[in-house]
Amino acid sequence: MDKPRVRFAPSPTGYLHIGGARTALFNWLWARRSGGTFILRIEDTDRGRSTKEAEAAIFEGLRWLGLDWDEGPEVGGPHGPYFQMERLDLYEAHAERLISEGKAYACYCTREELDAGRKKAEAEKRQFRYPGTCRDKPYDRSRPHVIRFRVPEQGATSWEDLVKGHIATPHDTLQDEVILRSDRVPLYNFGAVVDDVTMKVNLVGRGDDHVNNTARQILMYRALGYPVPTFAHFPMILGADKTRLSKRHGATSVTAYRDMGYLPQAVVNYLVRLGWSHGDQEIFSLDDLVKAFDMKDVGQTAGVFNPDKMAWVNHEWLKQLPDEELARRALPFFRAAGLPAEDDAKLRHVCAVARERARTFGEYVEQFRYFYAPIRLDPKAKGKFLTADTRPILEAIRAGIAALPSLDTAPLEALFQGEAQKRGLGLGKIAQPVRVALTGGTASPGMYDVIQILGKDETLRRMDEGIRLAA
RNA sequence: GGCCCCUUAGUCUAGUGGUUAGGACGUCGGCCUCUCACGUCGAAGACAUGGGUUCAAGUCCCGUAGGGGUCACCA
Repeated sequence: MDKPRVRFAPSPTGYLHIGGARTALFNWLWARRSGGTFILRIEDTDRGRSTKEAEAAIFEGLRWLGLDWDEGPEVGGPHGPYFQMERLDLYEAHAERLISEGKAYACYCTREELDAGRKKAEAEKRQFRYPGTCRDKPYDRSRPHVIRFRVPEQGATSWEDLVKGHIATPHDTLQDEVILRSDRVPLYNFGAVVDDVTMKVNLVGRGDDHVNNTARQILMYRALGYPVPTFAHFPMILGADKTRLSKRHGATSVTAYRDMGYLPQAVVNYLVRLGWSHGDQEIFSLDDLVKAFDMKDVGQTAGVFNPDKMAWVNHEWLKQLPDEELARRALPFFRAAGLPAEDDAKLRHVCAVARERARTFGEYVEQFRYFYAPIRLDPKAKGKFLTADTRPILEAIRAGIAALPSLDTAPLEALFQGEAQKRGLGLGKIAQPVRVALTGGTASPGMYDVIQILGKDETLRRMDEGIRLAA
């Protein structure tokens, strides 16, 4: 078989969303696994909704995920241009050829006439199909018109879908659809076919919301006399309520996840596992995937997007980062929250303790802001642990720390253990009040780490304040 | 509503006629422990449903129900 030539063909009408990213990923993997070509094409024929900002956002999202394209915008290629609005002549030429061969024709029906027909059909509770009014009218370019593709009345078109298997569409469910608008801009099905043919795409992988377009497109390939590519339709991604994933389900853009502190490899890892699996393995790098991915392992059932599992996957990836890289990547998130973090030993220590405790950089900032900002004292914690009873403990620990020549773990441990023994208490009775004084709450990393991160001066300041409150 | 597709635990999935139906997230519990988390051990939890075919069905066939998609001069 020829080397795969696949494409991702988004409309620049918004950010790169989770579903689009997975479609791009599956295609990219299919190309990379066998040295094929991954093409990016921008389907910007909907001028009302297409924007340059959206284009840029899509490029940014793909690059962030590590999905580089071999042909397309900004990189060029032998089959460009890669923007549909720059290929209008091509569509027109193909349409004219179909007209001259009697496979397409001009339709002069107005939108109003068509709408009236649709209304009537609805009132009579029957399906509306274009009645073929203009099928045999002569081609008159001087009249406003669209171009319609002639669909056979009988029979059916079928194909072997790489993920869904055999699918057949009866022709009587189709109609002579518009391929060129009155302004000569192509509609989706025609533009995609002409582009896929001229870009020599041999596998079309896309969301299964396009299943119903496939027979129409196959008919067009045949009418044009071109080879029909292989199709692969990926199951949809749904929200928790099992409807198509959309904004109301929460964040759906890949950059939103980037901004929440997800790693690109984690997003890739989670998305690929939504609809694809490889035995019991859960964690895959992009390199692993290039080796393991196969369209035949893509499932057929729509999957519910599960943010909890994605956070778990992210945590797995975060845990694997070397200390320096973890700190370097975490830094912008602390900064964005207005916290005065630096790429220094303190931040590395914060990240070292955060590593096992937080799943995203967003959670790092949320959980450990007290290392860089004044504590937010939890009233319940204060009521329980900053009391007249615990005040002597706080004072003793405060004095002990003040007297320590260094904040190494061993002397700190000796101090806490010594206080516990002296008072006949468990270590918890000593540590909890101190924890509340230093962090504002009852859950935190180990006390010795907290003290070391805060440093002696800040530790003593917070202890003093705790003692004052425990009065 | 017509057409197309789908149906293993709350969720993602393994499973290709013979398994105690496996793994993961989440949930619950034990251990570890200065709290939390990590780790670790364990538990609960699924073949939508009714008929066939077969010695044997989650696996094959048909029906039913449920879900999704799609029916534009959007993509």
